[in-house]
Amino acid sequence: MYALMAGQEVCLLPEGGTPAPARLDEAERQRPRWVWADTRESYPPLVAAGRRVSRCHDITLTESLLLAHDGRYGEARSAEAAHARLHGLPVPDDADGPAARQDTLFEPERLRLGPAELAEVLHDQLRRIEALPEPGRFRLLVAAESAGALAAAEMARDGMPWRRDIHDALLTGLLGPRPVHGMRPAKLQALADEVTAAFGHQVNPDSVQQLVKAFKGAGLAIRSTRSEEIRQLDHPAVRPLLAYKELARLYSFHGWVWADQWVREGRFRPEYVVGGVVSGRWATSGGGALQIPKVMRKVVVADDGWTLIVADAAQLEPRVLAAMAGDVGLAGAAGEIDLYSALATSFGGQREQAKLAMLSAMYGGTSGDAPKLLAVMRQRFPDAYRFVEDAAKAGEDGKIVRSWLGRTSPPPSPRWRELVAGPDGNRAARDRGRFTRNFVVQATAAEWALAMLAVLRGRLPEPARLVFFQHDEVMVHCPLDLAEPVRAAVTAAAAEASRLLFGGTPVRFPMEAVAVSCYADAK
DNA sequence: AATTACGGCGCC
DNA sequence: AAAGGGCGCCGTAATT
Repeated sequence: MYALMAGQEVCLLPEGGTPAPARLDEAERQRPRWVWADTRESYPPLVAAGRRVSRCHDITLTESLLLAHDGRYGEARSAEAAHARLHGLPVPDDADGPAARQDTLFEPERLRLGPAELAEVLHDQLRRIEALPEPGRFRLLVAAESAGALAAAEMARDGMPWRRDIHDALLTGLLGPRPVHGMRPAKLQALADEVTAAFGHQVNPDSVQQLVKAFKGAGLAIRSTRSEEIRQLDHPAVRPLLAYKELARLYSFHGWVWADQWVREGRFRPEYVVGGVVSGRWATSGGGALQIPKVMRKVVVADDGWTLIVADAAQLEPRVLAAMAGDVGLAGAAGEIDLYSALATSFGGQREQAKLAMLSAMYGGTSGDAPKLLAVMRQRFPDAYRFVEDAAKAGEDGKIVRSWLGRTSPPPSPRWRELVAGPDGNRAARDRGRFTRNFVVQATAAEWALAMLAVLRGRLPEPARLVFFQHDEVMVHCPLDLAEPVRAAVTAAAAEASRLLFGGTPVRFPMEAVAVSCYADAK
């Protein structure tokens, strides 16, 4: 049973029938799959009112996946656009595109689809999905993507526990007391002064130009001011400069100003963007939730009487590669908890060598020992090797590639085609090859994680809450006495995701969940 | 004054 | 000769 939400209107949509008006409560009792143009618009008000729904079909996210599968990149993906295309009408720009934001004052009110039109678009999408070569997989992708949108809205509401008092103490300890606006914190200023003293003249450590010039004046030519390069130098400014860089980033990215903006009522509430990365990983539109530095983890503390269940999938990407490629040898190693240790004997007994070989295969690495290790991989794990090589070759040839469930890479840009035809053509081709090589693995890993999240969300006992999701890691906040059931739910969700994507693969996807009161204790 | 591009670095 | 994928966000510098 589908239930439609078009603006304020709610309708029930029986299989093959037409939408009939209904009340929200009445519709929800049928446990329907909710259909709406955009979860980001329709769901937050429900969540704010204390409601949750179990599943949905997000028209916009689905349209985006379908267009991409068709090799159509950059076309408007809103429900209104999908409806317009269906009827050969002029297609409106996406409302959230940067171009559409200009002149909003004079733009006409955004066209909204009514229930009948929304149903039309839904049926069109379902029909297009059935026409795909792997409709079952794509249906799973659409369901997982839509469930992700629900989870993202809920997490934005629930938020990750964030102790401002601990945060403030951490910042004060590292930087000195919070400064008045426009000033550097005391310890940061002291380091900047040390840098200046070391050069014998005023140097702003935030300025790349000034640093390059200052080091040049000291007889040290540098190509960049990256920490790794600065670290190699023999100069009294090096120590305070490196310390400055580290603390300055903490201050500006996750300092007091950031907390004022993003932490309220003891919760950090980031804005996730589902499908924000072409590979299907989530992005964030503010708050930098996916870049929280590890030193900040001690600030994330469960409420009294509650606990944090933290879990991440171990070595997800090589396992996904093993499962996708159907590589028997690699799948054997991926049947172990530590995949890299299991591979070590194949790579001269060194775990690190095995890890580097796998990463090089998935990222297209070629430096250092990579060529040698890749040659070993080609021999020992030919199916996995060929799988990523084929993806790279497709990218170099300007073709699109797809994830396991059918998420599709963007086609090359016209600019890329120009470059490939030009003098640096090989370079451009190889760059894209690395992208498509990585895409097939990263996108499928994202699918596994999304499926796991969707299953876990459905299995959490009340009042446990998902509070964080980062590529291959989840965090649940729950009362202490639910720690075991939640841990079990995580394990079960990982197993179910593996089954949903890969059926009876011998590859294991270990996902161990630990109960901690503080995030910093999770690893 | 406001916007855009770049270097750098945090996370996976 | 060497060449690793994906992001977001800051401050500075360049551009309008």
